[in-house]
Amino acid sequence: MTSDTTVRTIINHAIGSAGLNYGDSHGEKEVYRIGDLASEFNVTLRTLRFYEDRGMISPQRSGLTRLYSRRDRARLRAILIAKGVGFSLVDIQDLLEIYDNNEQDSEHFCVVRRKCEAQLEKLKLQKEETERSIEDLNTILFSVKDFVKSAN
Amino acid sequence: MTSDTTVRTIINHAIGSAGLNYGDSHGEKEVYRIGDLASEFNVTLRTLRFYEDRGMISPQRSGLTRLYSRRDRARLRAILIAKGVGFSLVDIQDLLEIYDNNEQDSEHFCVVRRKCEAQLEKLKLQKEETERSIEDLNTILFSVKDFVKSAN
DNA sequence: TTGCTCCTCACGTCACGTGAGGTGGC
DNA sequence: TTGCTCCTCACGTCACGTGAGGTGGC
Repeated sequence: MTSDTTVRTIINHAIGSAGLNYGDSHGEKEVYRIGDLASEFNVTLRTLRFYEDRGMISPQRSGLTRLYSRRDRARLRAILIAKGVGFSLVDIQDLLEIYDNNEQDSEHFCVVRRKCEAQLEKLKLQKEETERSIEDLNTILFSVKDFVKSAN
Repeated sequence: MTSDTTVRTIINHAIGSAGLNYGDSHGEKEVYRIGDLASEFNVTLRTLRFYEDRGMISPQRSGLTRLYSRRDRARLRAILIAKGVGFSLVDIQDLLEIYDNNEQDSEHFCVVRRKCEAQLEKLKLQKEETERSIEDLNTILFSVKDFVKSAN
């Protein structure tokens, strides 16, 4: 079992369980142009070029035109899933590095696990903050409404 | 009833009802230095200078040193409350403009009301997105844990 | 020739953070 | 003289958005 399939297994498991819908109809195509991936994953061309600038995806070139492989596409999917749960691009680069260096030992899995747990805590805090903001804004809204009523 | 006390009434009502704790022990001081307000409201000096650059607060000067009045302080409080419920600084500037121009008619209150309602919808969406992210990340975390277990 | 898709700079956005280098009054 | 607090630039951050100006193949 190569490291590639290992990570792929986890990602697919995660995708399947979470019901994340990043087009999994793999089969036909072997090579994609930037516009293909952009429309498939609903991101802009600028985003894909930006990730390339940061060294997160490195498509081949035909002249100046970028050509993305299936692996590039899988990589993009992984990036977008991670982004979707709130990881920063720096975090994602760290995760990709573990992937790239074939560091699939339990020590590195713990790193991944801890990163996930830390991110989960962040999200929970964020949710609480949003809930408080909703309450506060509702209170303010009632004040405004009351005021308008009593003014009429 | 001046427009000033009108807005002040609403803000105080909102502050009181929401239990927002932006120090309301007004009384003693008449003039504040930048460091006073920064520590009282727990923001940086940079933040206060930034708001000034944007024309949101305009303290007087004694030489180069900024001197904030009670009204500046009340204004800062209002800004931070609005920021706390997620309004952008552009939105807040719009709200302050209504305040500054004494536009306290029901038409402008409707503008404020609509802005609040729109922001409330944003917050609710944001909460839902965060909840989804939490679910997704939990699923991924379980996958990672399962994998580590089955690898041992 | 016209469209479409691709390309490379490079500045703009948002709300400040973070120095660098300097001043004023106790 | 030393500390403390204040000051003004001005570049950096984050994840791209948004043109400007140009190319390549049907």
